[in-house]
Amino acid sequence: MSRVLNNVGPMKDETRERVLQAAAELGYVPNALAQQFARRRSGNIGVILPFVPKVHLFSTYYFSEILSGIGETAKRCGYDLLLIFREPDGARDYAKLFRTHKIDACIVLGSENVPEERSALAELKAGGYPFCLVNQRYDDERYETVDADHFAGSKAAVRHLLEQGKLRVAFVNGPEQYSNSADRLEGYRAALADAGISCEEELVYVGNYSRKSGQELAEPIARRIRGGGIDAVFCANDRMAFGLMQGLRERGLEPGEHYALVGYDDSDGSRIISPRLSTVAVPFYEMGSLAAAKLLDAEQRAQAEIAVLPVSFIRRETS
Amino acid sequence: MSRVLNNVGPMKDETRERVLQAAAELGYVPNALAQQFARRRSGNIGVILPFVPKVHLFSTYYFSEILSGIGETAKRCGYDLLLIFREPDGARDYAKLFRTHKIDACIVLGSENVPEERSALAELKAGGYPFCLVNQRYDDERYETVDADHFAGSKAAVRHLLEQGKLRVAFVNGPEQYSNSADRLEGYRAALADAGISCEEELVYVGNYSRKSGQELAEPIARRIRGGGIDAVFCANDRMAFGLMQGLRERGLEPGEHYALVGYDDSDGSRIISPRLSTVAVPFYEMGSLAAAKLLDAEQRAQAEIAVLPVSFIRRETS
DNA sequence: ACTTTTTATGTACACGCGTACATTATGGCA
DNA sequence: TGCCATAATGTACGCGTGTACATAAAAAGT
Repeated sequence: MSRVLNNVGPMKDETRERVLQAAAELGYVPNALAQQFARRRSGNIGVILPFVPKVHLFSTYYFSEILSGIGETAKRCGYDLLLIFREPDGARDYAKLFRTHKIDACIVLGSENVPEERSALAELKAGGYPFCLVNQRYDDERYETVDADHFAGSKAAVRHLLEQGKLRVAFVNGPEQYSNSADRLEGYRAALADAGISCEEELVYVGNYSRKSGQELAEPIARRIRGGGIDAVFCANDRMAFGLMQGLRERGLEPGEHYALVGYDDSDGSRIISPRLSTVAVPFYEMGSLAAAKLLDAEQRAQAEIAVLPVSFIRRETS
Repeated sequence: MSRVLNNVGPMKDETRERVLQAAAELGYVPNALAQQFARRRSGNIGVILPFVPKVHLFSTYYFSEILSGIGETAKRCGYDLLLIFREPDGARDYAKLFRTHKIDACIVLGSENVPEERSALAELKAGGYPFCLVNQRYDDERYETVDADHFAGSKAAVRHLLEQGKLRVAFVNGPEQYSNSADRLEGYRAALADAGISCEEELVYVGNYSRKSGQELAEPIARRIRGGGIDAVFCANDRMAFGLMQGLRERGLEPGEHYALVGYDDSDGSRIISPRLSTVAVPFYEMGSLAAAKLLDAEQRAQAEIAVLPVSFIRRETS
């Protein structure tokens, strides 16, 4: 029985047929629990998500896309998805998931460079457990990672603004515990450097990727726009751009008119807002899909540790 | 060992301590696979999602919220979340998930009234497997369900429009295979009836809950607005409202000025768009949480089969 | 002190599959 | 026909828990 289903060892076609037919008649389905136990593999791939009850700290768009990508590949490889919400109180015993054999591999979303997280990941690596980070790098540790080229994306966005004659480009970045924040800052600086413009630190603002944090920066930025110190803003994600746009609008400043604006993520909102937001498209679906493939797909596993997928600037109406 | 951890049977405190300490020293962690096998329970609750690769047929907001709600309650009850993407080719053998013991209970999201789905759910019920629908009712079958009061929500939205003096209210509904579409249509009709206005069938349009479908209705609706046949539109979700708003804007018609507009879902977008969209807030998080509680929580299980949660109209700038 | 009840611990087996190994059929070849 | 190699099938055991039952220790009652 086990042999026919798993096609192990030689056997007569006729025997296989007979067994299969008998199984069908009896309505036999293998007990996944027993299989997992006997194989000592759960067949589950864990996806670790930030715990955000009723609060959209991260773009839901972001996670839906990545999850879909992971799900598609996992299904193709015969794995199921086990969703794991990170504990709110900072307990991040990812390794325990492996020690209890709940998962065979895991993908960490929304990883951030803080001590608890670093030690949790180090423990995974030390245990030899297969895992993959998405959209976060730790430069001092070589973890399996799928990232996007946020340096190039930011550089392209800022270069575009400069090409529009906007030479006073402000930058609203996200928190530094995310490597992609640092990447974007570098991209911003590189674009300025290429244009022979010195990067002024007072033009770099920091939010927390939430809409609210963008809105809260409207006051100081509005002042600078009016004073001629800023003629364009590049936001590290769309949500902050939305908040900023709203805050500036309340102060009588319109994007595309009084200032140029570029966001990041190509989220749903960037298309429905008006004027439509220029932004940078990130292949979240593909990133999720690749992360899963790296863990599950034998062919992919030989690839380089850190995959960096290309992004693309999308010009719309705010720039 | 098993007894101390599961606290079964009487035992001396000192013995418990000794065992626990020994376990700690040896770094023992129970093998979840063996536990599941021995208990013949997976400890997983399945969440069935529509398969939407790279296409946002449903609002991602909707699913993120529900998932978070389910996750919170599942964790509280000691269950894990197994994500199951519905097969694209119409194969919906939900019962197999139970027969293989992959899941102990399941929550069906995005269920739709089509034959394959009906038979899949009937099989679940026949097998006595615990499951819960969210946001979809089948009136001829009494399935465990968590729904929202879309009748009341729609009625409130339309009544609001009527109170604004908008007496020619068009309705852009979703596909009829969703019970909440029917609910909203009834709410729309009831509001009109209460105001003594007859419901004209040509004012009822049908989209598919996508932004595109809303946009595609802009042409006929624009004509009627110009002709005075429509002075307000109620859309069955925000996404269609966004599309419609965009389509009408391209035709020179502004919400809040040439026509009033109300959406549904209170999605993120409704707050970032301008003018900000009047809409109906649905407690998605609570719905997910309740659905999980109904399946997992012993106390909740005695509740009525169909829970209907309240919604609330939110007036913003488009009405 | 002895029995009876209660409490605590020891022990063995079942759960349902995968798989290594033993056994038996089959076919090729001299 | 006999012999060996190979293909096919039969068989038994292990995986690591939970748990029913047996046994031993402690407590309570006479």
